[in-house]
Amino acid sequence: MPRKFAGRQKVQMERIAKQSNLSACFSKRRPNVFKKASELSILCGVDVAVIVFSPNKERVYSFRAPSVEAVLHRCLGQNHDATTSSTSVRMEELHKPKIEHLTNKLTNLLAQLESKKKVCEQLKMTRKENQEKKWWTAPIENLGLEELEQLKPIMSILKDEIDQRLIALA
Amino acid sequence: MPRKFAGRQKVQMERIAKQSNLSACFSKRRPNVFKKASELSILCGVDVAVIVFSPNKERVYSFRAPSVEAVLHRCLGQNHDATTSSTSVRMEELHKPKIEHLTNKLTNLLAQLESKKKVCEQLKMTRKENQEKKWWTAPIENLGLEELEQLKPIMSILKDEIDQRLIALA
DNA sequence: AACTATTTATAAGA
DNA sequence: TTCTTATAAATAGTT
Repeated sequence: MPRKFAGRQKVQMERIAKQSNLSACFSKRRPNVFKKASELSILCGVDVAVIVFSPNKERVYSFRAPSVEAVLHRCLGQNHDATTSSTSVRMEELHKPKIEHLTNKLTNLLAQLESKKKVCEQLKMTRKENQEKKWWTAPIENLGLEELEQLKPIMSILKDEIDQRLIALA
Repeated sequence: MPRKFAGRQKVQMERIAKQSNLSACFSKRRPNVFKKASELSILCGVDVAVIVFSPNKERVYSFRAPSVEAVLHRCLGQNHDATTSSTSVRMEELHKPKIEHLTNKLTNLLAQLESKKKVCEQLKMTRKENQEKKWWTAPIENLGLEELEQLKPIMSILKDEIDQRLIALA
């Protein structure tokens, strides 16, 4: 009997033209990028972070391995290790305030981001209520808000990194 | 004649015990994680960032697609598009100072990081010169410095993200 | 969402 | 490390 179809075809590395095919490809491939990153992290015991924006930029998918929880647990579990010397404590004391300062700065950035998001949302509402709809302005208004949303997971990952350094030194 | 060997074997998802095997696995797999991320970016036209720490944490590999250069070029090339309306300009003016503020904050963080790095290096030198060598303190001293190094590419990626938003609104 | 022929990735071995 | 090869895994096109 004849084969039903040709199976997987080699594909040119260029942006997929057809929107439906593009969406399908993204849905199939994105989890595999995370999976590959996860495998690398587990097999080789390394830290990995992946950030992927959706095609329409409405969403951001982010992945961290090992998870913050795993790192925390690892650090707490190792608290009884007496490998830390008194001389090293001096180094810790030296590091701590500065790293805490960095963490605070980042927290402030996140707070400002939240604040800006609210301002944008308010503006968007007001415009919608008070003026004639102009469809071509909407995307630009959304842009600012969405972009801020997109930055959040990246900042979170960065903040987690710094938090982990604090834990490691504690 | 009998086959020479069995070929690829299924492997348990757990940390590889043998150091040489782990290194080999990392060397083979890391580029493929980047490749998969790159393919996703090209095929689906999405932004992707990947950060991978080396097993010994001495290095950080980071990957961005599309590159900052590509985004810049794209933005400059589209400058002649008249899709931006006067109403949208008002939104831009509104966004710009705040995003610039965020960018400045990040620049300051990077500067502080550089400064802290220098302080650490100086301390490390002084200690080496003035006191008896204690091999077990060395890793702890290095830790602070290396961790700061590791944060740099992550901060760069974050800063690039914000820079791109500035360009997009310009 | 499920299927399947093929391509791609890769664990072992050399 | 680099190359080889058998097999596992991913996936493009179809249903």
